[in-house]
This record gives sequence, C-alpha cells and structure tokens, in this order.
Amino acid sequence: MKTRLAHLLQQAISSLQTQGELPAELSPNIQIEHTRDASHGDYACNLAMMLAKPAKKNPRLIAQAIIDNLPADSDITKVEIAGPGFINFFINPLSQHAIINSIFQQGERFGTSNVGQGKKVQVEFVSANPTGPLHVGHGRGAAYGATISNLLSATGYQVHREYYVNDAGRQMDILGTSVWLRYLEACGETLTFPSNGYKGSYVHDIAAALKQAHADKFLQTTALVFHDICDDEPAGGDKEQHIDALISRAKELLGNDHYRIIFDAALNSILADIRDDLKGFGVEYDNWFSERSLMDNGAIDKAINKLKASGHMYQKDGAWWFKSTEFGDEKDRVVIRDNGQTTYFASDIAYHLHTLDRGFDIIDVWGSDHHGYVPRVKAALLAMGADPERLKVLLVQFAVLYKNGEKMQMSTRSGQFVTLRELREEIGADAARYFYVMRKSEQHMDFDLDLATSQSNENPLFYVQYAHARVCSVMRQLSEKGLSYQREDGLANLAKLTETHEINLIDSLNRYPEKLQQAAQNYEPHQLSHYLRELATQFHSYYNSQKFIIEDDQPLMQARLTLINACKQVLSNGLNLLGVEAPESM
RNA sequence: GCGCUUGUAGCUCAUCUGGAUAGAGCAUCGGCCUUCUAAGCCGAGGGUAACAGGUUCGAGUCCUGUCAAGCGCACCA
Repeated sequence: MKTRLAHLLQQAISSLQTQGELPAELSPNIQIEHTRDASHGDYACNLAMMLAKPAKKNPRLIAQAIIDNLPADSDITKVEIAGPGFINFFINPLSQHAIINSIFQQGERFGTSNVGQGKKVQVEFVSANPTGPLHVGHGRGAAYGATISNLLSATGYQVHREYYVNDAGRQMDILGTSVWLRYLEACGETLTFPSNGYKGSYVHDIAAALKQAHADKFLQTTALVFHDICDDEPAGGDKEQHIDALISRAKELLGNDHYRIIFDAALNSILADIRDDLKGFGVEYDNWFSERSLMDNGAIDKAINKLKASGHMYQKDGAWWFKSTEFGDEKDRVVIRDNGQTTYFASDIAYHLHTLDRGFDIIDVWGSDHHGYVPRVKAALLAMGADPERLKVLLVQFAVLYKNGEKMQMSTRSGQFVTLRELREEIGADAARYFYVMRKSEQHMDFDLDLATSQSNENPLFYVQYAHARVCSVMRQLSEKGLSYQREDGLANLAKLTETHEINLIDSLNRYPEKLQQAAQNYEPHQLSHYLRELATQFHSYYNSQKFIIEDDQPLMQARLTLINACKQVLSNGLNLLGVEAPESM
C-alpha cells in the first residue's frame, strides 16, 4: 500500500511540474508512514512540507494542489490535509483484507522479500577465543548474530554464517600450558599453578582426558619444569613474564609434536563444547574458519605484501608498522613484531581480505569493548584498495548480570563466570534468545538472573507464545465440538470482519512485511520482537472481546477462524526468525 | 588526558532515521472467569526526554558545550 501511495503521489508531483506549479528540477524523496492516531487516517505523508521551502509556497497550499492532482484509487476513501501540511490517507478497511489471502498463500514464507537481491553477505559472530566455555556475555552476540542472519536471509540476502576461530596466538599457548600443568598434577606432581593461567574446572577435565588417552607420555618433574623460571606475581615477580617463560619451557621440554598434541587436545575439546553449546542455543554456522589456516596457506603474507606494495608500511624498532594514521586511526599499528611473528591484527586483515575475495560483504558482530579496533581494520581495507563500506561492524554491549541484586564480576581467566550453558539450563534457550534481542544491541543491558529464572510473566516471550498457543487451543476446541474449519468459506466471508479489534488486527498483519524489512535493514531484531508483542496484544484483546466458535453463524465463524489462523502464521514466522519455538500449547 | 558509545515514567525499554497530544511492559491502584487456557482482558495514576544553547515550518531524534555512566587507548588476542 505504501508503494502504491508513493506511486500516486509521484504522479501528482509530475503533473504539477508539467503545469509549472512546482519547479521541474525537484525530485522529492517521498516518505509515507503509518499514522499513530487513527484520526489521522491510515497513512500520512509529509511531502508538502518537504516541498514548501524549495517551491517557496505555503505547505498547505502545496498539499491541496497535490491532492487535486492525485489519480483516483478505489481503495482510498478519503484524503485530507491536517496540521501544518500533512496529507492523510484513509483506506477502505476491506482492501486490507487481501493480506490474509497472501498469508495463507505464502505460509511460512510470508513476510520475506527480495530487497537483498541475492547479495552475498557473511555474518561473523561470537568468535570467542577457544580458551574456555562460552559465558552469558557471548550469549548476546550469539543471539544477535544468529537473528541478524535470519533476518537478512528472509529479506533476500545470501547469508554465510561464520565463526572465526582464534586457534593461534599467545592466549592459546597459555591455555595449552595450563592444561599441561594440570596434567602434571593429575600425574601426581605438586606445583604452584601460575596466577595468569586458566583456572576453570574444564582445564582439569581436558587434562584428565589427556592422561586417560596418553598415560604419562608427557610427564616431566616439577623441578625440571620450573627450573630457573622467573617468579610469579604473588611471589613478587611479573605474571606475564612468568607464564611466557612456562610456555617456552613447555615447548622446549615437550618438543613440537607433543606440544601440538596437548595444544590441539585443548583446542578441539573446547571447540567441540562451544559448537555443542551453540547448537543447543539454536545457533549453527556454515563455516568455522581457522586463524591458523591463514598462516598455513599464505593469506597473511599475501595481505602484508599488499600493504607493503601500497606504500603504507614502514619499519621501526625492528618491527613492521602499518601507517593507519593516514586513514584516520589514532596511531600506527604493528603488523610484524620485531621477533618476526605476525600480530593478531595481521591475521585479521588477512581474514577480511580473504572474505572479500570470496565475494562476501562482511558483517562483523563484536563486543563493544572492541570498538576501538574498527578504524584500523577499515584503514587496512582502504590501504589495500578494498571498499571499507563492504565491512559493517555491529557492536554488541555485553550484558551485565545481576544475581540477588548484585552485579556479578566475570573473567574467563579466573574461571568465574556464568556459562551460556548454565543460563540455557536455567531459563531455557527460547527465553534467553528472546531476552537477548529484545533490546537494541548497542544498548547497555541489565540481565537480572533472578527475574529470568523466576519464569514469571515478566518475560514477554510467554505472552507472545501464549497468543500462538491460544489459537491452537481454539482449533482443538473446535474439533472437540465436532466442527470444522473451512478456510475457503472464511476467505469468502472476510467482509464480515468489521469489528474494531478485527480491523486493528488486520492492520497489524499488514505491517509485518515492512517491519521485517526494517528490522533487517537496520540490523535491529528488537523491532521484530516489539512487533510480535503488539500483534499478540491485538490478538489477546480480540480473544477477550469476541468469541470465535459461534455455531449459529457459520460465515462469521469461518471468517474469524481464518483471521486468527493468519495471525498464528505470522506469530509463528516471527518467532521462528528469532530462533524461538511457537508452541501448540502451554 | 584523548577517542567511541550511552543518558526517555519508580524499574526495563520503544519511538518507523526530523513529524501531529513521547508510547509499551513490569511495579502501584481499581474492575473482569457458570462463556474458546486469567501466562489473559478493561481502566487509572505516573514525563522539564541528563542539563544549557543552536539549526527550521517542526527536535527525544541533527549541531555545539557542560555533566554523568560504560568501554577503549599493547610489538595481547
């Protein structure tokens, strides 16, 4: 309907331009919006006010001129000027009924569109370091990334979901060494665990499995392992130097092959856990991309050479620096360290270049603590001759957990965190998924565990699901009474739906497709969850005011059943996109 | 100190990218189950949109400044 009105308005403008009433060079951006107040009709347009200045005329006069030149349309019952120059359109409610037919024709595809035109886009999200289980902070990124992917897919993009696995680098070495030390303990050695090591219980588990599989193959004495190692922080030393020394010692004593076995055991175990965890959260990937593979297949060298060739690299203090300040970054960044190792930044540049080369536009979902990282990645893309506009970084503010009214501190290293798995077990994946995307992603979010676990009606997910379940319940009641639902009869009798609740409900159904597009284009799943809540409200209100099973008026009954089934379909479609169950009963 | 983000009802959040009288939920108060699930419905109260300026027909929305909160400012990832 919006596009139809826009088309009519465009025609009106054109004819006014030929008449010389409006300057010919104007090509106004026609904006049409739903009205908030029913007394303003169904749709409103601010066109006349937009034209007032360039046309140098009173907006209300322009509005009148536009209306006079508007081609006739049988579904428009009234057009009027309001306020400072709004053009308000009143639509014949019966014309809105057509949406119900489309809902049944398109079924679970209703609402989808092709605005993306099959464009390839990669959504990279979560990508937490595989150094421990996912915690509730990652949960928000997971829910958000997965839902964004669903929304883009529903609006015609070809979506590729990817998890970038940081399987290289110092953090992973710390993990591997932590596992080894726990393994030594399991073998009976006594040692002081490094303050900077990973202390979670899962490290013990991996170590135990390692001992199970390899017995004491990797055993070394504590005396040998800690010989000449600089002091840890509690002993007055530097914890970073201490752990780095232990890593070197591990590599030295174990040798490359054995070190790799332990390292990979840790990596694979944790990755398997993360994969399983996300699956239970309804999040699945098309690809798990290994950072190490970038090193092995030369992608990093390729990217670095490209940067060097661009003339934006220089050497200083034995390291290679990328001159990102030339592209608006705060400072230049090291790409190759003085010890010859490439930095994480180098991997990331290579990863982004590689993804663009694969033909994808990129959407990265990052924790907002990484926001300072965005300019340098864009700078690198620009320097390598790529279009930085092809990279969109969406920042997700980590949720702050509250339990017993107290803020919970979390840290992966210390092993003190609420895991995503625990959250799922407590409140269920559905509630967690819905809760996470209810708010704008960059908004700080308080996650009150007591509230979420109480399963109270505070959680709006129940409200939406209940609407769906209620329709199912009505249908069950219907068959228990020996009656049947005849959709064709219902569709033929939609004209009987003239009651206020019915008109409102149908109006809401009409808005779903554009709402979906809007949510997708703005990467804002919360728009969809808000819409679903409104739709559920319309339905519950209708449910309480009218009976659907009315045996003495078959045509009206069939029409109403048709309406609520259409409503059920849209609720189900929307919940589905949010990765949430649409239950038949509750 | 510099940069990014945020500031809307007691609480948690919307406000369709600048539109008409700023809306929901929770909490509070008052009503509705012999009738398709009361996890529901109907109604009431609750606001200087942090603060101060500016831009224009019009600003919660854009610009400037102030204040407050979060995050970031590595040859870590």
